[in-house]
Amino acid sequence: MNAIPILTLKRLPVYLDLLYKYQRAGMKTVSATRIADSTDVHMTQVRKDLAFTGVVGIPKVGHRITELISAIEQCLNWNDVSSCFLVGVGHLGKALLGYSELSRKGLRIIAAFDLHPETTGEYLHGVPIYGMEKMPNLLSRLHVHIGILCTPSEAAQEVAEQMLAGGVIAIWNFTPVKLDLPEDVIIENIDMSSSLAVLSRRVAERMMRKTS
Amino acid sequence: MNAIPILTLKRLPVYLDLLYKYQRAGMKTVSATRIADSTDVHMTQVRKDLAFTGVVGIPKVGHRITELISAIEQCLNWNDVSSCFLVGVGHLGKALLGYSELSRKGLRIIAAFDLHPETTGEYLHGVPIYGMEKMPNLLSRLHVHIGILCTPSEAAQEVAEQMLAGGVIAIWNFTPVKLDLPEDVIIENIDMSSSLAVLSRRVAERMMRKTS
DNA sequence: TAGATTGTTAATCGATTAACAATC
DNA sequence: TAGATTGTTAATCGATTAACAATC
Repeated sequence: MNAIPILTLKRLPVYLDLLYKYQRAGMKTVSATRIADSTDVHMTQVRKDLAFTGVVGIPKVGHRITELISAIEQCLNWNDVSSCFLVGVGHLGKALLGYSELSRKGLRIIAAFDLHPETTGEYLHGVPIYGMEKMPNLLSRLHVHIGILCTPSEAAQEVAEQMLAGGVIAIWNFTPVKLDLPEDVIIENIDMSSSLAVLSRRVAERMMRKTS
Repeated sequence: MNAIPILTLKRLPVYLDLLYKYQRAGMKTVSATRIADSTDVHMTQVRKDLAFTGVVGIPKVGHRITELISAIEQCLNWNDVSSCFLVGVGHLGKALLGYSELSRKGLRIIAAFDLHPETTGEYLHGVPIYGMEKMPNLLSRLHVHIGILCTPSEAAQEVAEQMLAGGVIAIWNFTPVKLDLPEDVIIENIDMSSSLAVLSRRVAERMMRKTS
């Protein structure tokens, strides 16, 4: 399992979505050029990215779509599904529980926890919701090591630490908090602020140019 | 208004959060070294990033925190608040409507639209929710040119086009759809799939290493 | 066969890190 | 003053793009 550049990893799901679309449209093969045209990624870049997945294409024809799809899925380990759990069943948490695509991306949420579950013992989108006090016990029993963090900011650090205590090795962090955890913990942040920063600046630049 | 590298822009909000924290703790000045230590960004990188904001520090002392904060806010145009609107009041949309930090980041949602508002004419977190049919009219009347897109995937492209027709210049896209729009439209995607790709791969690599 | 496409090697570009002089 | 810190210039690193040979 060789190292793949992070920026390549981030582009792979973009290609994947496109490939599913092509497949639905009945296409059998596709060229790197074609993928490049539809994704704003340079043709050569697409080739390099695909090379990382290990696929080999057919000169003059392109790549077999089914082959590409399974190569990318394998690369991302999206072909077999990992169990995970979610903490913080507010609006964002509920949105994620209802996000059915997740299972097509290798993640199945098998339990959710909340400090004050509206309906304890209930199910939401087929996922059981428990009170926080059940977490330590259940985590060790279920052997899940991926946690999704959707709590309010105030609780984020503490809950993250509880996750670790329960044996978690990776946290998908939807809070704006920079978690302070041992460096062997895998953390991926969904960072709205960074994205908004880029948006705001671009808008401001556009306005500037107009008025000047 | 000079160009700032995108990666610098994305780091600025991280520094900003930290600076607020220092300010609340009563500190007056801070060194780039200190910021670097708390953010996993290299010391020199922090210096360069701060230089882009135009602040000048004091040798042996560091940077005045209030000065840094307002320099960064100005850079991101987060000091004056832009109006925006939101389309798609599902769980994710509701989460954003309730995300009060937004106004501290230069964005105020002044209206929301949904195909089937549960409670039409109602307010959620102080924001009025309208039916989609009201959008064209209201957009031109309110002169908002930033739209937040939280619809289901199927509707994303069409709603985005309606946004443009209503005079929008920037779209903050929370759907996984790659919007196909004129290239002068400013688009920022919150891309969960890319983030999940990195997480999945890292977890898979970790597992590999353990079993081998 | 000729043209389109692949995959690789080399060149460019941009971002990060290192080195160091300037200074309160 | 000496030490800590700034800000800048040079060196490195990694990612993107260009060029081109190989091939169905």
